[in-house]
Amino acid sequence: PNFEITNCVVRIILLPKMSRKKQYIEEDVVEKAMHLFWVKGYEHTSLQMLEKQMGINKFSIYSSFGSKNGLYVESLKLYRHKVGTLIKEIERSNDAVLAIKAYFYKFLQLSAGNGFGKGCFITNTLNEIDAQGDLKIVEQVEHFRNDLRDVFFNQLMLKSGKEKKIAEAQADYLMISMIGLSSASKVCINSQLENYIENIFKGL
Amino acid sequence: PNFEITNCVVRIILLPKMSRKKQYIEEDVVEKAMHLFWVKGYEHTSLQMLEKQMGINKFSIYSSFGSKNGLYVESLKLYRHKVGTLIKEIERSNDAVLAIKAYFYKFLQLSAGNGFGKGCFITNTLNEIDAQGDLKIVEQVEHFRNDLRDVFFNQLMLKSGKEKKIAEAQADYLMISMIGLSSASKVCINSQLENYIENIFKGL
DNA sequence: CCACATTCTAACCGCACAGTTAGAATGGAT
DNA sequence: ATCCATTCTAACTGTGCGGTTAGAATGTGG
Repeated sequence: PNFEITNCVVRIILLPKMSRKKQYIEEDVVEKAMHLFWVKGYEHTSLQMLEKQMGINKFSIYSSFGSKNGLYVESLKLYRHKVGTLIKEIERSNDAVLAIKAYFYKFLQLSAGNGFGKGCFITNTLNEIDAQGDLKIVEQVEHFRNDLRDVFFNQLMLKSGKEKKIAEAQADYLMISMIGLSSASKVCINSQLENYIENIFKGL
Repeated sequence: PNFEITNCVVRIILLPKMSRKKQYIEEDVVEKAMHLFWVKGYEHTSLQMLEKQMGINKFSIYSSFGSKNGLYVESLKLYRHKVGTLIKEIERSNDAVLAIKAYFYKFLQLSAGNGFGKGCFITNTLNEIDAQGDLKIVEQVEHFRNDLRDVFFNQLMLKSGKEKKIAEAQADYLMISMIGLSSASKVCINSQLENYIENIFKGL
């Protein structure tokens, strides 16, 4: 005969039957992956490089992050988290323009590497992945850009008391300038970059 | 016995024994390749796509340009030549700042595509190829950047009569802003870009 | 000491890519 | 009409990639 099951609640309890210990900490290896992706970009970072840099092998990468894409998304999240700290500092200041300018300078330190800078990891992603790229990645990039512009906008409104229209335009302008600074930091020397920042803020 | 040949001049005259005609014009197919590289970048443009877009096959590409790299370099040269026309217009104007601003706006038209912009082909290259990339390619990018900054500098000196130090700093600033505009044009809407340009020139 | 869930190792797979090549097609020169 | 240098076609090669998997190593709970 036929069975009919209705309103059946199944409780599956995963018993932690611990066995072999994981020999790495996920946050730890993500950080290493992030630096590699940051410097070399997505395409130019092969799984071989990741294995070497992260100190674990393909299997572990895939069991922890599902795919190269998944690892990249985690790297982006970590980067956003790290930069979030810098952005928070803007909100603690009373002079919006000054605080944002300080943020631009702090970014230069973050980007600095051996020789030329690494740029902003998010902007690098923006430049490498086209708009119809992986959805999760595009999402992270959009989040970052919107967050940044919103912080600029709010601070320009609240702290500097600018008119809404003006604050919106300037926030947009500054957000795009940040993209410019990121790209430039990878090919320009420090004096050029500082000069660039100074000129950005001359009109505000 | 042994022969010894000294001071022997050999003249080899290549007789044009024409046979089958080439069924494409190289300048023509380079233009098509350029547009593909421009939109998709180097890595994301496969030889299959190039064959299709250019209307010729791998063999012809390789016999005309030697390699994918070679074709890319020719594409860069063609782009530089095309943009060179716009840059020349700056030199014909009497108001340096106004002319440069007009160049920024003209660039937006050049970049415009279906939906978001294609950016500047040179800047796209800059963002994709790292500094230790193919030498010929890096060379083309450097040439373009230097040419552009030099034109800005000369015009700011000659036409606007700015002091050398000032003109140098502003030329650098504008060149980097151009990089920013290029990156931004790929992800921002037109009103944002126009607002960006207006703000760039506010401080000058 | 044993059972066994979990992690790690290393070999493997299919695929797309840049680049190559043998041979057919072409068309000017004689 | 024939020759033959040149171009074109299409099938091929080798390589490195992302991703998979069988089986060995490991260590906790009993």
